[in-house]
Amino acid sequence: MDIKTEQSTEKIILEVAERLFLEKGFAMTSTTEIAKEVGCNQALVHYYFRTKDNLFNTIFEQKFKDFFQWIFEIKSTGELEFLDKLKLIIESHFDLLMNNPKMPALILNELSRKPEQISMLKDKLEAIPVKLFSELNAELQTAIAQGKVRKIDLIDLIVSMITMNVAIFVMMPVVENILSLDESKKKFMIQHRRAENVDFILKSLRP
Amino acid sequence: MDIKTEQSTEKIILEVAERLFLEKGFAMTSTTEIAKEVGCNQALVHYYFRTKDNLFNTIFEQKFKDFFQWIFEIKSTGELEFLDKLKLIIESHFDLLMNNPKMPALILNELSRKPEQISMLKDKLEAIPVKLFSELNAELQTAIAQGKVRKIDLIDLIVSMITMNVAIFVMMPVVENILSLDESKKKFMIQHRRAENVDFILKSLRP
DNA sequence: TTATTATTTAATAGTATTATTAATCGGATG
DNA sequence: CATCCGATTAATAATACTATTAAATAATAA
Repeated sequence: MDIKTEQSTEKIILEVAERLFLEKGFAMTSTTEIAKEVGCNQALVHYYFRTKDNLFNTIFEQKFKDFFQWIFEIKSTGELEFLDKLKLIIESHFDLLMNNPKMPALILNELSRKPEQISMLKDKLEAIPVKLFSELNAELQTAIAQGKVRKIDLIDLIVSMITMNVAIFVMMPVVENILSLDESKKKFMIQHRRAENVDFILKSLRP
Repeated sequence: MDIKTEQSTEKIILEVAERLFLEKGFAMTSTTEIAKEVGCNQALVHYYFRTKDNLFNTIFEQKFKDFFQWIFEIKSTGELEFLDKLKLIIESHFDLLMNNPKMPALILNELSRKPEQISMLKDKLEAIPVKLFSELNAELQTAIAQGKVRKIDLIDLIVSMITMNVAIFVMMPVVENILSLDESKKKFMIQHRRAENVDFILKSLRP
């Protein structure tokens, strides 16, 4: 038996469903199609997850949280200068996206078309800013006072960063097609953007 | 008779369909629903447009083109300095998006899930860069040579601009919900972003 | 008015989808 | 071996959707 065949059918369904939902979105992915790709009966998908909604939520609730909680990972950057720390933050955010390149589009789609699901995130989200935001903000204000950074609100800075990092991945499927990029060119372009985003943001912060 | 009732049924169908497609996407909008909102028989939608695909394409082919051809509108900026011209370009691009706030999401969705439609755009697109791109690039290089702008590739600059402008509108439905923004707060935030994007980009270009 | 054409509707074929149910299969346990 | 139970399937109900057709109605021209 194949090593990969060793997984339970339930796990395979989860994996296939995740891939298809990411590729084609919720509405365009049918449980029939999921079953076909898994190689099992369609009823089995419902046997394990009862409803399609359930299956979707099972997969993505955790992912959504992880995605919005990425900011918690920013610890142990210790005694770095604000700008060096910011560079790490931008890069780690970009890397998170790079490891889940299709998540932003899915989140933006599903959340804007099913606003119910947003409430689930709100709770998890409110906890984040208070602590870390104020810490980071203190560091930013210090850097500004020291003349190392131009005057800017932290929220604007964060929005700009998220904006630039997210956008490249949301736009990539279209850019990829229009410019007929192959896999290596695509990778190169993404790496280039990673550096360019850091550069662009840091340059914009010069006093 | 009402002034607005004066329009032909065909036009009403087009308007309703456009609104629904923008709100809910292609897959989640049914011809039945369109007909219901128009207040006519569902068969009538097919009478005028034969297929749902046809209806969608009729509405959006032109819009897609307009969207990508926005760059053509940048004429008559005459003898402005490069940075002033760039400011106008950023703002006009932002305004185009502001007038069609739901288009970016639709374009990104439909194009990434139906790559066939992209070929239609490719042709229209290839004509654009050659002429305007080289002109703009010449101006950028001059500005760099004069020490007014840091060294940067025009393509990176354009990508950064499109990125920042598009992203805010793509992300707005989610942000709006998470932060519970009302209409006026939303408008304020968008206007703020308009200024912030210009500022951010221009600041990043300082030598 | 009558004939002709355009618009609109009712009915329905055909298909796909979600979800449920009952039956079967195969392995574990006694 | 018998049986018990989770895993799986076949069959199908229920629904929704696209598209077509034929009939009805309204508008127009002759």
